[in-house]
Amino acid sequence: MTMRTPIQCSQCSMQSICVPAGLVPTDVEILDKCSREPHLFNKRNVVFSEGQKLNSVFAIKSGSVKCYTIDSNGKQQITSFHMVGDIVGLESLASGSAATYCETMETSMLCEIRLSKLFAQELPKVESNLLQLMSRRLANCSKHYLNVVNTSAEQKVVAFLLSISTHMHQHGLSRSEYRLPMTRTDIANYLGLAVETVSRIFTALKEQQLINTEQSILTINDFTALESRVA
Amino acid sequence: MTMRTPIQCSQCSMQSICVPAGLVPTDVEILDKCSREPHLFNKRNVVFSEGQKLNSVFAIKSGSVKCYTIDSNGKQQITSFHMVGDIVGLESLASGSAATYCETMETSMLCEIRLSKLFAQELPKVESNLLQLMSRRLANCSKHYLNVVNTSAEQKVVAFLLSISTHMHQHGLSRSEYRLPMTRTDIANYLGLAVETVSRIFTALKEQQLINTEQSILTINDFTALESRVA
DNA sequence: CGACGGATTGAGGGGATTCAAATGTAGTGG
DNA sequence: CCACTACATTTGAATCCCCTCAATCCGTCG
Repeated sequence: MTMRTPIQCSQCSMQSICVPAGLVPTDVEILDKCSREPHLFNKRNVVFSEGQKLNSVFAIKSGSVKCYTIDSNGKQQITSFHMVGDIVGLESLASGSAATYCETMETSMLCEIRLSKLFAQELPKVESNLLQLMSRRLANCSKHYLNVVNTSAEQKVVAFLLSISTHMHQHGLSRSEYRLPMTRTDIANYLGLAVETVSRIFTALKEQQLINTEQSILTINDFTALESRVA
Repeated sequence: MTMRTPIQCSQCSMQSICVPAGLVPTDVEILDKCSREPHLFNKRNVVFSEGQKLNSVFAIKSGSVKCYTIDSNGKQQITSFHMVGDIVGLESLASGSAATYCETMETSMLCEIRLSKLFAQELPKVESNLLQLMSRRLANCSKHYLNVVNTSAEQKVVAFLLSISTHMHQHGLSRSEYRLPMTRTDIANYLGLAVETVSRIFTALKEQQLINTEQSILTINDFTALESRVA
């Protein structure tokens, strides 16, 4: 974990979608005092562990993380992936302790926002921003649930690839070509499939010219065809 | 939909777990002005429809509801069940429009809390209560996700029954004997299984003396045995 | 009583998993 | 820099769990 020159909220590229959204400049200054400068995490670094005291959320400025729990048999179950522009840790706010592990999947820059300090400032706009973020996450959560329940393995994988594409597009990146930071094993775990099944589906989609993969770079060739598969 | 004598938040049995939790009496009075008196809904009544303008949440004082979406093929997919003590509609807060349909599964009494009016009052405690509620729901959401992904059909059903048991217990009701307000078809839909599979699992569990069903009344005979199945 | 929807049970087929092995890729240390 | 190792990915074959289809049973309500 390396230190970097502090970047303040007031100069941050995520300002419009993060906690400070809609705040007046003077309030952003207060927020600055409550957030730590962004930290650079190496690949496979643990950001926080399940059960640990946690009164912060983390904004992903670059890179990506996976959140997972470990069940009584020691098996890891991934509950969510988060990429650039996401806020991590919202589900831990109620209990004050982390509901999952959070681990970087690549070199990533995260910005910690200490909520306990923030709430003490009584900025109503901040709380309503958090409500917005959380409500949106709830909606996403059930959307993902719909993908996983009651659909074939192919539909799950296609819906997964399209949802990342949408996320990338919403953050100004290419929706037809992006890097998949997670392994096939992680994807399989997340979707409740066997690795082999995921791999077979990738090759099948490639044979049909719908997608292409080169290393971890994924290219989507035919959106309409893919979208028709998840309908 | 029938009217009843108004019950104010200040006299409500759900006070401690609902939006007014922790408010001072004078604030509860303000809240009272923002909520409508509880309404009695008949079985299979639609509380709200997907896409409709919605700036309220609903507290379930009695009865139960199911939330579902309808996909492009017209197929209903249940996203959540809610029973006594739950707050419904949190995921719609961000967009201002309902993310799902909400329908009663039995005669139910719901209390509408109009958030738009509430937020105008600037009661910081109310917003932080909502944050708590929503964060807890997020945690529940991923817990349910864990049940559905990567487990056998039996594990899904057992985990489902146990989660309802826990909910009942948390609300002062018996954890070993309760009424299942939803049909087997609904359970199957929710868990992503075929009705027949759910039915077969119920009979198998009965044959092993782990549970009993009489009409819609479910009795749990052996918690430890059931819990060992989901581990 | 008859009709209807919900629940149960049986038989058969198919999609996904498991097991097994080969290939490809990345990371390490000599 | 390359051999070596560990891990990720891919592919094949066999099995199994769950789904689909179909028929029957049960409880409720008109």
